[in-house]
Amino acid sequence: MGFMTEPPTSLTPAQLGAYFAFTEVSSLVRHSVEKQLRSAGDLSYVQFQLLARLGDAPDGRLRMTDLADGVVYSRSGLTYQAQLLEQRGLVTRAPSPDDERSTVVALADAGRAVLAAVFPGHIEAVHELLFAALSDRDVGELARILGQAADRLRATPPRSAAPRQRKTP
Amino acid sequence: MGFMTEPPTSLTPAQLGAYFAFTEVSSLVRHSVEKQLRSAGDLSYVQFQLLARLGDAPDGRLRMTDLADGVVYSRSGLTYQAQLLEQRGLVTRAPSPDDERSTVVALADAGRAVLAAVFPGHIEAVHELLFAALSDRDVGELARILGQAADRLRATPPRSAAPRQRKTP
DNA sequence: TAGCACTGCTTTGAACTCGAAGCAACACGT
DNA sequence: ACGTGTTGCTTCGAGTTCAAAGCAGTGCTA
Repeated sequence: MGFMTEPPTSLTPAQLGAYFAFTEVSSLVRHSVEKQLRSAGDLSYVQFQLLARLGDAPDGRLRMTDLADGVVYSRSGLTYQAQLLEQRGLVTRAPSPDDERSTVVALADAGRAVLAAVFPGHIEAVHELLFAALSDRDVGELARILGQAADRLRATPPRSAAPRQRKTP
Repeated sequence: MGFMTEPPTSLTPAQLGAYFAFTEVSSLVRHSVEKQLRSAGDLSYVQFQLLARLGDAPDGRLRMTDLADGVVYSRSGLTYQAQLLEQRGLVTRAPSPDDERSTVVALADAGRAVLAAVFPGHIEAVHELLFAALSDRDVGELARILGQAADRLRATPPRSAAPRQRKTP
């Protein structure tokens, strides 16, 4: 490790290759998974992630904010999706008894059913798209390496960017 | 390797870990990069990718369809973005002399300038977000592994999914 | 060379996302 | 108690994406 750790203005060939492959895989997997979920249970990927989080949570209930983390980057987006899921009866919303401000989202039976119906196909699709080409050892390496990257990303607070510019009409 | 290669209905812990880390990293990187591009040159990630593709192309010109591959999954999305880029003068559109149907998009000088202005920051952001936590060896492994996955994804023709359901009003 | 399928792009309508602004409930300071 | 600031969510407006339908131009076949 050198002393000077200024970020370089170019990437090594290996880094470029990794970056391109990463964006390509990420885009293709996302797109394919989205189609699978849509046809299997009429869910968007975001909706599936929300249901899956609720399914993982103890009691199948979470506050809105906790539910949103990493899935949607705006509160309003979550509100919108929660409304959709509630209208379909997959989820219920109720004000928290502890804190009247916060809304607790709970996985309804119908939601659990949809999740159960969609899950195997989702797993199969991910396996097919991402892991079928990889050896067990490579999967382990991938998990380790991406885990490191994820740790750093979580640790790095997202520096606030300039607000999105409005188009001048 | 066994004979029976039916897709499993569950993932190994390593696969699960890799999948979670992958989606997390992919989502966070995308989001951060998007902000960086927006503030550096008022470009969306898609727009940046389109300009970058044109920059890579010989003569800086590509047919619409060739430009879209992997960036946008609908023709109409590309039409929309091409219009925006053309309005900003970053790109020109003209019917192809060979084939009157197809439109050739060419990188304008202003587009090249914006690309040059944005690129270093983009590289720096990607380095910071994705590679700062990884050793050179890990980057090489990542490139190799994701390259394998990408190859398979490219080889697998996207099986047509059921059309997106309309909501019943 | 006429018919007919196909290709390449655009138009259109609906769905989804975000940021800013707004509103109620909470958590303090005095 | 009573402002004042903060938190949690929703509403609102604008922008982006997709799929389906539409429209020329092209190529194939008889």
